[in-house]
Amino acid sequence: MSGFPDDIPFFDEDDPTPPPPAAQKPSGIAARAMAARSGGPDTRYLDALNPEQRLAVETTEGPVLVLAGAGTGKTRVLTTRIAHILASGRAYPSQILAVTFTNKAAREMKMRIGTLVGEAIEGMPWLGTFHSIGVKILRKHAELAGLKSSFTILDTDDQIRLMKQIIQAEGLDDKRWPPRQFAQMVDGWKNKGLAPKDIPEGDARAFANGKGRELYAAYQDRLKTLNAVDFGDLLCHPIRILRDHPDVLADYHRKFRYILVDEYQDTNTAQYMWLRLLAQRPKSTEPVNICCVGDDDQSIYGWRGAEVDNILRFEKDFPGAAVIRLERNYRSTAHILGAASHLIAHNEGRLGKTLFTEQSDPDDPKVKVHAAWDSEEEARAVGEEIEALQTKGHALNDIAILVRASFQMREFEDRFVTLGLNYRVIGGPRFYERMEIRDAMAYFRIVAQAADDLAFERIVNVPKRGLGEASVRQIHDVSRMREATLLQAARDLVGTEEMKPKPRASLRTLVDNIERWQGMLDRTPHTELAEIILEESGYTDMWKNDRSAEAPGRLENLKELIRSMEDYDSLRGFLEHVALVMDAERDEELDAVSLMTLHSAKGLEFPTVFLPGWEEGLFPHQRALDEGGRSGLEEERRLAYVGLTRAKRNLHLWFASNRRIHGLWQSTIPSRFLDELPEAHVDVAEESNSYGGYSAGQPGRPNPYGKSRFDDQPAFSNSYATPGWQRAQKNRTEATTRNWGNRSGHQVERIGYGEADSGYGAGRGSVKGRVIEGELVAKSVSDTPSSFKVGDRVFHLKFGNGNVAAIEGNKLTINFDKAGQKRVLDGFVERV
DNA sequence: GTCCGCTACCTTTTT
DNA sequence: GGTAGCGGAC
Repeated sequence: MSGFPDDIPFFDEDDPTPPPPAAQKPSGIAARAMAARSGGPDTRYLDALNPEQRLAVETTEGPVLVLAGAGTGKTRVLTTRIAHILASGRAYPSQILAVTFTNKAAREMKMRIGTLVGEAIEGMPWLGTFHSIGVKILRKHAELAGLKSSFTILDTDDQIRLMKQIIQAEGLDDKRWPPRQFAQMVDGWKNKGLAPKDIPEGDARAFANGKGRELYAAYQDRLKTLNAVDFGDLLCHPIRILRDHPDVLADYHRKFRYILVDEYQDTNTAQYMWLRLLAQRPKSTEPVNICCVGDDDQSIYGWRGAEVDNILRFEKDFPGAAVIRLERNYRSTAHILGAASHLIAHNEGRLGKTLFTEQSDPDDPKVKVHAAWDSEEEARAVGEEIEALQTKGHALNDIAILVRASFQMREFEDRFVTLGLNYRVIGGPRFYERMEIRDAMAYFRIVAQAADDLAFERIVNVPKRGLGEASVRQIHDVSRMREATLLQAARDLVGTEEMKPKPRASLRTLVDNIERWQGMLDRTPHTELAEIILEESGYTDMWKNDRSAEAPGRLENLKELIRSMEDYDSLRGFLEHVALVMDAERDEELDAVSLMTLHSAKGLEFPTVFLPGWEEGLFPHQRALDEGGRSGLEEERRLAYVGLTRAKRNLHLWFASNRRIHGLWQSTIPSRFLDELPEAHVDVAEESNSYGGYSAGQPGRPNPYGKSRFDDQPAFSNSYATPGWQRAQKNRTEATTRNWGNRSGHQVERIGYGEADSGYGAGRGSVKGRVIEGELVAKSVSDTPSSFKVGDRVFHLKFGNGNVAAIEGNKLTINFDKAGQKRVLDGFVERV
């Protein structure tokens, strides 16, 4: 989403002089750092390290793999290593390539290196995300990829809209072949570095009756004409450039003396290829100074193309590599580490690390496992516990709730709202993804880069100005005929009689406006221009006249957008920033509980952590099991490991016996991961309102640990047919029975809560109203028509006799004689 | 051209 | 049960 002038200098911040031999005196930061130590070398920064960390920092030459367990000081090692390379005069800042995955990580590294070296570093031009460095390379060599250096970066939304156009242009039905799905396929290919001609036949055939390859090629063509790239291209184009142009590659080889990679376990194939190209010097015996830092146990992004194998294979890829393990943990208590280590040990195919701590205190609390009747009670109990902590003076900022899936957040939010407890959701819809922001940005884009057709399309009728589908089609036709941009086509069209007077007039106003704004681009301060655009286009008015609840917030966001533009010195600079840096900072002032998914919690830590929803089907997620088999399960287990290791001191795991899944209440069984925790470090909470123990047959006690009850499944190819699943089903029945046995006792308590709690129990009846309308079964929803007929007399284990009133797939609506009307799965009733 | 109601979805997410 | 996105009605 950004335009860039062709003449922008890319390497101006780089040192133009040839690289110094290590002994020679460097300039810039390194020189300052060296100058600072008048006597012997000032290596005080090394004193803060433990022996392993120090080894990782001082092994500067040759390939190094640092296996850094959770909380072992990974970032410290990375930043100190860079500081060390600089301070010892081994390289200029511009000769170090340091890649991260997120902007946040890059920012943090920059800051910490700055602190170590004693000055803010302006001079680390090659520290950034894979994507931002990709942009940099691509802008410099755009013509080698058939682009102009002013290319635009499309985000996912633009990408999907473009795909839609292409699918329709091919005469295909976009219902049958959803653009979103195709975008995902293309993403997958790009993650593997595959061009249209490289994709496997099977893949090509899988979409649109074998048209997958053509569509992909058409999409790439279209991008080229638009002078645009998507996120995947930011990796793929540089790879192709480096591979096809040895002279260019050689330049970068000369340039980068040290390469550092953060979170190496998350790299995908394309990123791996990119790194290999830059790191390997085929015709030289010169050692490759590449240092990858990562933790195979925290690889949780396989589903988006990350290859754990990259880290597992490192020693083969880089012969003679030093492998350094960081296992000394500074974050968590021995109980938490014990639990996490024991859990992760159930995974195969890991490099193997065991975290330990030297700070052990007999007072440390064990990991607590809690049972709740259902997800509402889970939220309520966690809320109470947090209130209790707050009363004791615990800061809410020190507390986090980490969920497997974002729908779980709702109940906690609801609960916190009623309690008046401050909370913040991390990782929700991002600022720059909001509609109003994207609209405004589209206006800025079309002004900054007139060829940005996608931007033009987005705003042509926002606010509504009577330019609907018909008008847009006309513009498109002209644009195709004349091979002109949409804006040019629109300009031409208003000069003819082709449009009806009304749309023509409003299109003329729009085009006039855009051209006027373009004329102002270089003469008007960009924040001022931005305000003018939003004002004159009628965009601000649109929201001012909107009476919906969100409108004021949207206006506020627009103001915030303008405010944030002040940090950049031009509209173009701002657009470039936004294309890549899609995050907004959080409000640090507020004392609030953090609520987020396990995925977004990676890298964070909190004194107190709640992990709700440890149930089969949710965590591990059924879909991970179905689609990922054994490796899917292992990734879920790593996710559990990530969750556990976020906690510093207090760790609470929860599971509920009943949860609403796709609208139906289902009975659930505790997660197998609970069985995989070591008894020695875990306490099962015996709350007054607890609903029985979590382990089949041993209420209140964990299973003897070691082998999980699911462990000896050969494979999960069809998880429902495996002995493990059968057993799970059996256990499930036992658990359910037990829960039902307990039920009435809890119901009383529940009703007490229920009265105070708005609408609690309403619609689900009173005492008998805690309806379990199904159970965690494989086919909770199925297209297979039920064998029942309307009017059939049936029997249900819990609800008794009734008549089938309606059938929807395998879901039956039954009028029970005593329990009233319920919807249940057909597997739970039998004909009588 | 716009609005509303129905249907199909429903894991995780960065750039 | 909640929502997004599409198609039909005005």
